[in-house]
Amino acid sequence: MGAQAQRTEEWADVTPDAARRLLTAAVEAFAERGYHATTTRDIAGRAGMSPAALYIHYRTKEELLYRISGVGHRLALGILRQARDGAGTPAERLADAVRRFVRWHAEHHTTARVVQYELGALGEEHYAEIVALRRDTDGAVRDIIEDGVAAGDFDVPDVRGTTLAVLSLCIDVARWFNADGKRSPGEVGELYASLVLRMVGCAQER
Amino acid sequence: MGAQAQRTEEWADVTPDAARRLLTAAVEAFAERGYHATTTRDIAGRAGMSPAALYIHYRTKEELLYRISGVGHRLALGILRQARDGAGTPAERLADAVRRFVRWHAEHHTTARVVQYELGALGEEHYAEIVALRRDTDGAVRDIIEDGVAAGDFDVPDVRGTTLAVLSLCIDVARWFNADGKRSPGEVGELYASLVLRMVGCAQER
DNA sequence: CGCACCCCTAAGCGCTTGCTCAGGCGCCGG
DNA sequence: CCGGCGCCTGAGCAAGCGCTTAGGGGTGCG
Repeated sequence: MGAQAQRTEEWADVTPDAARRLLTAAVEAFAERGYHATTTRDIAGRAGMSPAALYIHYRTKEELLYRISGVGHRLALGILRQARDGAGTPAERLADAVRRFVRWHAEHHTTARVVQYELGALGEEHYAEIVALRRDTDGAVRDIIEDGVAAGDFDVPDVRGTTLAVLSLCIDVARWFNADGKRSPGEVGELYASLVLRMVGCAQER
Repeated sequence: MGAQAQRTEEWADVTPDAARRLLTAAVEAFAERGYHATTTRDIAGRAGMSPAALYIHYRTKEELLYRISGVGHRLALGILRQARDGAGTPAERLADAVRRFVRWHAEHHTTARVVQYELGALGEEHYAEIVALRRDTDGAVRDIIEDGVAAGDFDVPDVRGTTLAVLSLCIDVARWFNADGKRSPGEVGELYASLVLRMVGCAQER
């Protein structure tokens, strides 16, 4: 599946078509140059429209970022919650969470880069809303680790610190991952799952 | 030591005084808002000067970023090389490297944030120069891990991938670290050193 | 004392930015 | 065939951007 097909799938429920094209154009541009270095003319140009067309579908440039950030954060949170609430031992659920979370960050590294590294450009209220989602994200991972500690499967002296480190490790994949590189998203996910299991001192390490 | 004293110490060899004040003002502003969202008027204002004063000491706004990036990267590289070339077992040297690298990223998280997350705003030539420094940084960490594998102290199936993950983990400290938080830079360094030792499957894990 | 030098400012230039607005094209039901 | 409406464009506005220029004041050397 090419990047183009991936992107239209990812934002399939955004209508009308022009609004979606603008949104995916914004994701591309924000990921490449950063929010502040991207002009509304650039976004409109990538979507094949005039600059004014943007404002028929979105009130401001910041709203574009907010929409992208919201969808991305809810998606990421969904992945982690699904893994947390799944079946299996804590180790299996943690590995599953990391595998899928990392895989998403690698596969959709354009979107993920915007989601994870451009939230500082959000307006105050929007920022607060997104930060709340991020707290939930942290909570989901912490839940799994606490389960493992309670079951005696993990050896984690500092649960909060380790949770932070695990999430930080996974998120940063969006920064360095290169689609042209040697590693596939699946491979990175696998490697990271094993690394994280080691970080939590998992006894029966796979 | 306050943030102010820290900053003047960090850039002690920048002269004249006005040039240093502008540089530290730029570090603050870039770290807070990002390079592209920072105006030359803001930088000059923080340094207590008029906008024009900036151009007596630096040719462009980008040169400020380049200078900051260069100093920061050379400093970070120095920390890792010193640890690599030090005495002790590979495990001790790796722990030392992580401890000090992370501690620097936490203590100087303002500078580190600019160094690690704003390099995309550099001009083409300057960018290439900085990327070379980053390759060396990667090499220093890889050297230590390879030593540990060769000595049979580490169990690392994927050396390049693990090196990348270790560096990524440490670098990302600059993004989330908060000086007002509960954790001190030293504590984070200690925690991360132990996590990294686990990641490389170190046998006599402290 | 005079003058050259360094460091600085006030003013502003040319350009780009986010965003607006009046109007036009095409598809729709009647 | 017509009229309304959803979607889009060309032109452009006010504000802010990076950066330049002409000139002033303090300091130290001859």
